[in-house]
This record gives sequence, C-alpha cells and structure tokens, in this order.
Amino acid sequence: MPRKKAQSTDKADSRIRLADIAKAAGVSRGVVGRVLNGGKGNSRVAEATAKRILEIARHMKYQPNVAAQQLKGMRTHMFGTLVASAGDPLRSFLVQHLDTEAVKSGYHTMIGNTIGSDTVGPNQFDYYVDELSRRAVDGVFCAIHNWFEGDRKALTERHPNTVFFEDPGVRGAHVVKANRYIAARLATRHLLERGRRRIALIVSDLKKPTCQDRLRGFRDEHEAYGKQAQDDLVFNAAEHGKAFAWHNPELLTWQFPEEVVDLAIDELVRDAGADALVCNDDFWAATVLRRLHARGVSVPAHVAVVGYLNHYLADWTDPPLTTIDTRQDLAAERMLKMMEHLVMQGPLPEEDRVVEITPRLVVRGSS
Amino acid sequence: MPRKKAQSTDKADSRIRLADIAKAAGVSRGVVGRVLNGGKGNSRVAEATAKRILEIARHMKYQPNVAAQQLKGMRTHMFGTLVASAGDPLRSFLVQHLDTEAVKSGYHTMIGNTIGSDTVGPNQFDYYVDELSRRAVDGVFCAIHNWFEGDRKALTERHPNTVFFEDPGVRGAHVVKANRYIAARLATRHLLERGRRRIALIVSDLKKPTCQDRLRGFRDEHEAYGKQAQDDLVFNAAEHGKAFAWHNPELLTWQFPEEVVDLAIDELVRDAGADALVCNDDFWAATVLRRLHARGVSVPAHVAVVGYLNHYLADWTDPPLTTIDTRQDLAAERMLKMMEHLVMQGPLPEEDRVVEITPRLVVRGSS
DNA sequence: CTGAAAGCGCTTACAG
DNA sequence: CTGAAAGCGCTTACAG
Repeated sequence: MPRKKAQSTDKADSRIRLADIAKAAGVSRGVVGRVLNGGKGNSRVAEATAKRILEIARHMKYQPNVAAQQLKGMRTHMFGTLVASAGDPLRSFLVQHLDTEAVKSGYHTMIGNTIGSDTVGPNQFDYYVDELSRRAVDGVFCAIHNWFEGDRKALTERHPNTVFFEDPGVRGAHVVKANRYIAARLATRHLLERGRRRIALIVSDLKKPTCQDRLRGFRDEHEAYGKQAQDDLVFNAAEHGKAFAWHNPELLTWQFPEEVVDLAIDELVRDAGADALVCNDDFWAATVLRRLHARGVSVPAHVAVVGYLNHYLADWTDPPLTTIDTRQDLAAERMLKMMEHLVMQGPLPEEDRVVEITPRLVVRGSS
Repeated sequence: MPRKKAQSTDKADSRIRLADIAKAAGVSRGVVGRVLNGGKGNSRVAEATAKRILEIARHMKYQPNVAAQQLKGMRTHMFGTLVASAGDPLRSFLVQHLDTEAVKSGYHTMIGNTIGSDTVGPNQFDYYVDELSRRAVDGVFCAIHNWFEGDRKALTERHPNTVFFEDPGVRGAHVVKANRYIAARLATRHLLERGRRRIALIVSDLKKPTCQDRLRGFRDEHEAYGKQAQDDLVFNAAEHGKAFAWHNPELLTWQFPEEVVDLAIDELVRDAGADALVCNDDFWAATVLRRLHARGVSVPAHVAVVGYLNHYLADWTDPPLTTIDTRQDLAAERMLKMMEHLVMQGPLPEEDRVVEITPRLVVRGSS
C-alpha cells in the first residue's frame, strides 16, 4: 500500500524545527541539538547558552521530529505488541500493562492485532513481521495465544528483540509465562486447608504440557499434605469434545458447552463424590457453578469451586468465584525488563530466557 | 528524555535500501521508488523494468524505511489512541476495534495510556499531546472517560484530527457516542412487551445529560405504549452517595457498594412495588441480582432486571443478564470513518460532527 | 521512460 | 565551547 502525502491542512508544516530555535538563539543548529536532544559525549555547551536555548525551546514548544532522529540511527523507542485476542480481556489487560511499563521506560507500544481484519489477508502475522520492520521498532512483544497460526521462528529471526507471553515453542526464545504448577498447588492447598478431602481437578487436555504441570501441582500438594490425589478425581475434558468459551458475534454473547460440564459433574461429584472442583479456567468454573445450582447442589456448602485466571466474571458469579490470578501486571513488568536487556545488552544467557510468574490465590465465596 | 543510539546488534544496519534494489536492477533509485512506493502522478515506468524491480524487491525482502518517507512529508499512517481505562474491558474492546478498523484502512494505532504510570508525571495527558506531535501521528482517537483530567481543547488544537468517543464537552469536536435515549427505550419496550407494568429506572446521576437522556427514553417509551412512567419508580443514585464499580488492586477484585443497591431495592421493589428494574449499568444490575437473591426475591419471576453495557460479566451472572449492548464495534467503525474524512478532506460540517450509535438489546435470563 | 539532484530535520564527527 | 558540513533513506519536480 503506497503511503500518501500529507494534506496541506496538516499541522506538520508549521512545526518548530531545530533551525528555528537556532535562529532565535543566534547559534548554530548543532549547539541546539546538543542541548535539547543531547546524546553523545562531547556535549560541552556553555551554561548560559544552554539555559537560553532551553528557555526558547520551551517557549516555542519545540518537539523534535522523531522521524529525522530515526533516520540518523536513533532508536524508535517503539515496541510492537502482537495479540490475537478477539476481545479476550485477559490479553487486553496484558496489552495495557505492557504499555504502562513501556512508558515508564520511555517507550511506546504499537498494537498489532493479528486477527480481526480480512483486508490484510489471511496471514496477518507475516504482515506484521514486515510492518514492524518498516517501522523499525526496537522490539516486539508477542502475546498471541499459541493455537493461532504464525511463524514464531521467522518473527524472532526478523526481530531478535522479541519477548513472548507464554511458550511459543521456539528454541532459545525469551519467554514470560504463568506457573501453572504453583497455580494448581495454591488451589489444592487452599481447599485442603478448608477441610475438603475429595478434591477433583478438571483440565482441558492432558496432552498439553500446561495441563501436565497442573496435574503435577495437584498431586504434589496432596502429597505435601500427607494425602494422595486420586485418579478418578481427574477429569480430562479433551476426551469429551472441545470445551472452551467462545464469543457469538451474532448474539453478542459468550457461550460455553454445558454438556461437557454436566458430564464432569456426573463423573466427579455424583459418581466419585468430589467435595471440591479445581477448574481449568474461570469459564469452566462459572458454568460449573450454574450447573450445580440447577441441580440443587449448593456451593460452597456441598461442593467448593475454584477457577483459574481471575477473569472479570469472577466477581459476578453467584457465589463469587475463588480463583487463581495469573498476575498479568507482573508478567508485563518482567517482559519489559527482558526487553530492555535485549535492547541494551542483547540476548540473555540461555538459562535465563524463561521466566515464570507466580500466580496468586484470590478467595471469594465459592470455596 | 534523550533518544538513544541503536545497538550494533540491531538488525536496522542490514536493511535493504532502495539503492540496493537500484543497483541490483541496474537503474536509478528514482525509478525504483516510483515502482515500489509509487505515489505521485507521473509514475510512467516501462512495464518490463517495473516487473523486474518488483521481482528483485520481493526477493531481497525490501521494506521501505518509513522514517525516511515521513521526513519527505509522507503521512505516518499512525493514529494515537488515548485511553485511561485502568483495565475497563469496555474501553479495551473499543481500543481493539479501533485498531482493527485502522488496519483495514492501512493505518496503525499507538496506545496512549493516560493513567497507570507515575513516571511520566501527574499530567500524562499533556505528555501525550506532545508525544503524539513528535511522532507526527495522522490523528488521535480520544476514548478517555470524561471524568479524567486533561485539556481536551488543547488536544484538538494541537491535533485537529481528533475523534472522541463520548462527548468531551468541546465545541465543534468530532464525536461518536452511544445513544442512551434509545437504550432506555429498548429496555423499557422489552419489559413492557414481557408484561411488566411497574418498571423502575435506576440512574447514576440525574444531573448528567446522559441520565436525562435515559429518563426521556424511559418516559417516551411508556407513552408510546399508552402508559405513563411514574416518578416514584425513578431512583437517582447520586442522592445516596457514589455508586460505581471499582477495582481493588490489593485484593485483585472488583467491588460495588451494596448499601446503595439495597436502598434502591427497598425503595423501588419493596415500597413502590416495581416488577422490573432498568439499571444504570451491568455492575449495578449484577449487584441487584445478587442482593435480590439474598432477599429471596426471584428473578425474573418476581422482578426482571436489565443492565446496560453488555459487559463480560453479563453472561455469567445467575441468571444471565439481559442488557443493552453499546456496540463498540460500530462505534469504532464510525470513529474511523470520521477520522478518514478528517485526514483526507478536513473537518466535517458542524452539523455532522456528532454521530450517535444505536445500541442493541441482548436478551438473557434475567427478564 | 529514466536519471541526477535537491532536500525533509535531525546527529555528530571534525575543525576551529 | 561553537560552527559548518556530511549524510541517514527516501520522494519528486526537473531535465533529458
């Protein structure tokens, strides 16, 4: 797509330049540059001159033209943030925190929404890899759920300064991710401490490493408590069809397949006598709450329920949902730290490239 | 903050330039430029030459340096999006839709989060007005809730191409906003059609024009139905203290003052015999649902409840919440249309500068 | 149809 | 301590 010329109506024409300040101050542009955007070492400028220039610049509301600076090899101080969230508020949170953290360090973020537009074509991921090159961003945050397409390896090759949220499956990549092992332990411990003795675990798909982490945490915490997690109290949703929340753009609602939830309740609560359910995520948990209610099972009296995410909905279910907060704020903070290291000093040592964020239990009424 | 030089590790150094293509194709840079980024009229280039250049460029993975283009007066094709959402997912939705729409037209968006960082100083709004000048954005979307500080007038002066979401109270501004009059009518009509006869309206503050709009809609719809809205069925929350949802960063939860909700229920349901409540927003509605439940009032059997926003939570309350969707997707679409007009043809005629988005009723279990 | 050249607004060695 | 000048990678009249 060819770029277009600015309209004459644009304010760009009337912007104050370095040369304007120089003229007003009666010095050369070089001196003004050294004072205002003063980078490199030999910035010895007479105190008085500097002060005068600063004063004039402020008065004339000078703003440097970053395009010109960029062309001279300055960094853009811009990061690209790739997401494919389709309205998932958890990613939105992360995106926002990433921006907040970036601004703290003098950077800005450009969104790259890799789904949502047919115009760019089927492979928006590739499009953004190029676009971020054109814009010469200093780095890329990739927070695209890993089930979306896109050549992550190509991304890291074109943009060595890339930090991922959640494991992209690229060797040597810089990654920040939530520790699901600890998440499962926190949930389990909480329920054990509340006197639950038949705690069940619901996971989306035991083939996924993340679910294996949860299972390990679930078992280890039982053991640490002198108990043994039981196999008939583990529900692997993948064996009963896909079970995740999806947005219906026609109805403007979120939906969740209740059949699978009912199956889980049959198997775990009715048959195996579970008195607590550690759910795969808050959508699962919210639907579990509703189905339990429909069956006359009271929460938390008969069965306790714990979610994972601390999604918005957690405060508005009935009862409000005890859940694990994945701390996207901390994740964003760490992602920015990693990025700054990448930008200033290059890649981290191999062994420091994966950072895990410790989640936090949020207790509400469902447990 | 002085910009810093790029590290030698950066990939920028090795980027292919127009000159590289020119050399490879055995032509001048001018011709290559006309073929690849070809803007202005006289772009007559021999078919064969063009094809060869295109081929070589693709092969060498040429990406134009936008900074250089910018310096020559090209537009940046970048919009700034100002928000102060602190995690409000509705704004996040809008931000995302704005980006999606922008990309469709060949633009990108830079986030400007005007709260969330102490580093930039107390007045981040002003900071962004400057920053967006430095970056020479083609326009600014301002979606900052109007109760946040910031000189909107100064913004429109520095960035004539500014489109607001919701009325900023600046004369002549370009604005897209939700039509609350229609929202109230839709909710009221729905309840009347469902046989409710004592419908109550809860608004945050009757001094606000937006709440006046709702009240008008509420009354007009009654009238259209051959009925009369009753004054004892209008609850003005402002008279009983502040009542809005807020996020508790310590507990990682959202909270809502239940006392005011109880007061509303006392006044409207217990005393005035309301059989339906049109709430100020989904937070209100969700809390109303919970308090009604606690009092043994069943929804929708005894009382129907309708919200406003179609926030995420609406699908996860018990029962799920009937509410008004404000159509942020349509709002974003219209904002982009306005922006494109501003960029290409300058301001709209005064009378076309405020666009209202027609909301949509989403029926769930609470009515 | 194509090339040579000016210039966008900066930064930064290099002289003075 | 300050100035004159080169040059970043493009676009675009202007000649040929």
